Amino acid sequence: MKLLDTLSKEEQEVDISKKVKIYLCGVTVYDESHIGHARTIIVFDVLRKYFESKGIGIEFIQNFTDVDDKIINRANKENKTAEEISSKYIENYFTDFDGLNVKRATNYPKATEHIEDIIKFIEKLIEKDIAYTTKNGVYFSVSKFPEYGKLSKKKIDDLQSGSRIEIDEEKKDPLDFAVWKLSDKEPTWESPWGKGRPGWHIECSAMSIKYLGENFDIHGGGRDLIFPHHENEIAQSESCTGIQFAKIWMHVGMVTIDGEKMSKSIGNVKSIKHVLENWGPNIIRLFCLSGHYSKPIDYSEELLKENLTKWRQVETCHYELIHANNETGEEINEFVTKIGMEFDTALNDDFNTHLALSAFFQLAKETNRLAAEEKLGLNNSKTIKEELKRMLEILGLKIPEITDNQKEEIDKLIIDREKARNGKQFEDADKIRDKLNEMNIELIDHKEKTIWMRKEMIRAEK
RNA sequence: GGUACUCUGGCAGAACGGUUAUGCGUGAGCCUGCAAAGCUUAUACAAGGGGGUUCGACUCCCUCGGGUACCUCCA
Repeated sequence: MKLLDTLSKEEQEVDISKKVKIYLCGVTVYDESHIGHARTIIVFDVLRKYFESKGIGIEFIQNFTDVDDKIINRANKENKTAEEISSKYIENYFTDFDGLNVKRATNYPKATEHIEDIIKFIEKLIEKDIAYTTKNGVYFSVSKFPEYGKLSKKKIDDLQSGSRIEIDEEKKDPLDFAVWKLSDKEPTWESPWGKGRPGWHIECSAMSIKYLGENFDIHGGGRDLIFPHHENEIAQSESCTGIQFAKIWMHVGMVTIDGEKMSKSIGNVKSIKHVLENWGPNIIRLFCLSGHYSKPIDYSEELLKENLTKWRQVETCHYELIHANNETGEEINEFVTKIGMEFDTALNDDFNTHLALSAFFQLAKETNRLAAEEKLGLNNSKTIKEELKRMLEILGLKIPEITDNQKEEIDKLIIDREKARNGKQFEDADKIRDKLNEMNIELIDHKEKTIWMRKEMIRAEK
């Protein structure tokens, strides 16, 4: 698989000869997660599921930033401790992302649980004379890392002249950033430089290296993290270890609303909770994967609705396959193989989920075509089912299960309806159909038989 | 101001130096007791403007312009 690397601006082959090691910058836990977080994390969820479907081992680390001014501010405002705030929103995070059918990462390291590692890291930087102490804390000296700016393609001079960073007389250079902030306000930890807390960027350097080694495969996050966060991570890590940090930098585009980035100040943030309640996980995942990961995607009800239409086709396909019982069907192996290859080829080429989805929908469409023409049989439906299942798993989509009891009840009602229809008691037949509809069961009348499908309940549809 | 990304049909959105996918939408039809779902089929003078390279450009180069993001925290 090739991925476009933000740093080299070239496509780089992912080394799959051994475990693929991925570090994703997660969220700062001071508030509810929103659809923008969802997109980034869903992209990486599909990436890891794709690797795993190929039998490739992965090590997937996603951090929680649980020390940060925003957390502290919120804690003060609500008269709580920072820890109470962060643990509340970590819990909230898992509710949201379990709901989105995101597989749990190998590990979710927290900054507060890695203070030791962070301190050791800073000590190394000081030893190497790359960081220095002031009365406010420990700072990374940007001038000691000549390649500073290589990820975000910024020139140090430009940054200095256009700097909007508040002036701190203690710093040697306005661009220098804190790796340790001295402070008395809780939460604080003891350090060789005094009581305080780590800066933001240092945790990701320390934790990614701890769990994945000094040189690992993929480092990801939202595009907005390129500068300064990832730039600073590179500076810290590479000046500390002396070797290349991440092999590939993969950045996911923003979710916008009416063309604008979501932000608290504009007040256009869509929380996952809210979107999930209205649209469910499948539609959101389809939406998040509908464009190339590196590009922005605009959130709108219309697009969600479009994905709902597509999802209904997949549901239909799924139930047609379940109910397929013709003796023989049309030969389909070649088509399924071709579609499967298109799906994989798309993902292998810079993770083009949009093209992969096209293949996926084509498979559903072809299945529905066969069903419409009564050409879906036991043999070909099995082939399609296997491929569909593979794709559904990679994409993290799930058709809701139905219990055997419910199935029995449905079958019984369908038989009753058939009797009524045969006797031309259409009013009775329609009553039964309405009753099934209320159970979210939709009937599909074929020439020879009537089958049922269970539609996922989508609130926004009503 | 600097840097990055971006500008494709009503909408969404790919690939590719030489036939401009695909999906949604829309029209018509099939199926149906009627529906629904699904299918079939039709539908788009589509590439921000202007130059250039080329036998040929949406795809490469130049230039002008629009948009967004980042330059402070941000997925």
